[in-house]
Amino acid sequence: MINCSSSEDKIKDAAKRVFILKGFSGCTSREIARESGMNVALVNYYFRSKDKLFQIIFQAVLEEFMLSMFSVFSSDASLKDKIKILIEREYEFISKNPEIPGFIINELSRENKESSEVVEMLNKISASGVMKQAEEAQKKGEMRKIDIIGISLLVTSNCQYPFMAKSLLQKMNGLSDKVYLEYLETHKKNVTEMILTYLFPNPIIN
Amino acid sequence: MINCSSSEDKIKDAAKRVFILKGFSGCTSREIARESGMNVALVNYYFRSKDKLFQIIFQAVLEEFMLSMFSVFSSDASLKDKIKILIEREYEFISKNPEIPGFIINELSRENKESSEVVEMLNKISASGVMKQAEEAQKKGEMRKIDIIGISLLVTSNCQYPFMAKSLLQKMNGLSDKVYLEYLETHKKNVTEMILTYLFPNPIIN
DNA sequence: ACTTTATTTAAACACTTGTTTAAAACATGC
DNA sequence: GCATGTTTTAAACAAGTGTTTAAATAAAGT
Repeated sequence: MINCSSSEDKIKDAAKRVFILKGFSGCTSREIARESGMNVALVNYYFRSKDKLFQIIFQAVLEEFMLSMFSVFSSDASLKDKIKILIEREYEFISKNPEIPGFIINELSRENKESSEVVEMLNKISASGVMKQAEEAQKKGEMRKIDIIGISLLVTSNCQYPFMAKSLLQKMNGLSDKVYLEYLETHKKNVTEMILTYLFPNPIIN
Repeated sequence: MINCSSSEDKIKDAAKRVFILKGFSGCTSREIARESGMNVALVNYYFRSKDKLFQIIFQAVLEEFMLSMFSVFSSDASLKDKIKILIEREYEFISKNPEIPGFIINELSRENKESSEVVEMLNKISASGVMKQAEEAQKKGEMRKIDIIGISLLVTSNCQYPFMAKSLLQKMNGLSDKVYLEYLETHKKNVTEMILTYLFPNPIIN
């Protein structure tokens, strides 16, 4: 497998891998250089500092993460379908990138980092009209009274946590990687049914 | 406020605070020394190394965390009540120690750390008889078919994640600390109802 | 060809890291 | 008093940190 991308991209790719896996303070510039096949000076030649490089990676990962999560809101599906798809998307994305949620949450709380991506996301969500859609569904008595924050909190909690706590749960129950990930697939079915029947009870409870 | 505990305890207390807040690789021995009012050499005088000190802290925090979570299992309450109390306990503990779940999960996956506490916990849980209690409840058609791992995964996901993702959620929605924590209290009610009506549906679905 | 610019390298820089040393201060028992 | 063992300190150590330097190489422009 030949890597024929530019030196800058090689460093960026390696940095993404290493930062996500070990966090900013858990790795060194030299480790990133080694991982990318370059040397230390090149890292700073292209990115000026470990810190600047990290900011670039972090913003990119954050955007990828948020977009994957919430792009479903701007479709024209029904609210119930949107939530069903959202759970599906979440599980799919995190299955491929299991360390990203923890990475973002950790680094975001490391110091009070200003991140334009995060605030922009809220705007995109409210611009998608999903909040009005929720209000209408509630007025019609189709959905339980709960705001969009609560809904996404329910979804992300039940989708992200099982992957984040993999190490803990695995050790507690003595499960192999394979078995644990299989288990999470059946857990997904439980989560989906639980959330949907809670949000859209029949008959409505409110 | 006078701190009249021994030097060893002062260091241990400071180490606990600093490690939980910043993680093993996010802090230095000198920071722990400063935080405890001692100097660097004393840290190693009492604990031989940063690593040994960390192991001591980590095991203690882990035990505190697991015990608080699962001691409820060995009571003689009904299964439904146990789960209700478990959620209550979780929220209470994490409200007081919001960084502990993330700390444990992060450090446990930093490298494949062997931790006797974690495996011992499983034994305690199965010794409590809660698993048989669950089986019986399922046979009687009182509870949905789901194993104890799935149940605790549901509970911990919905209790721990909202605190772990505080930084992210706060920034996304522009909420102050006070408002966010208030929000989590109403979220707790949702979570409790959601989990209980899912696990104990009426009529039973299985 | 030559000049200029961009890329890459090895080496060094100043500083921080975990850890150790050796001496000082303190306590306790006689 | 002195001797003994414990606790505390400042200073040092080697190794590792992020970063810079200055020279070497490659690329591009004319």
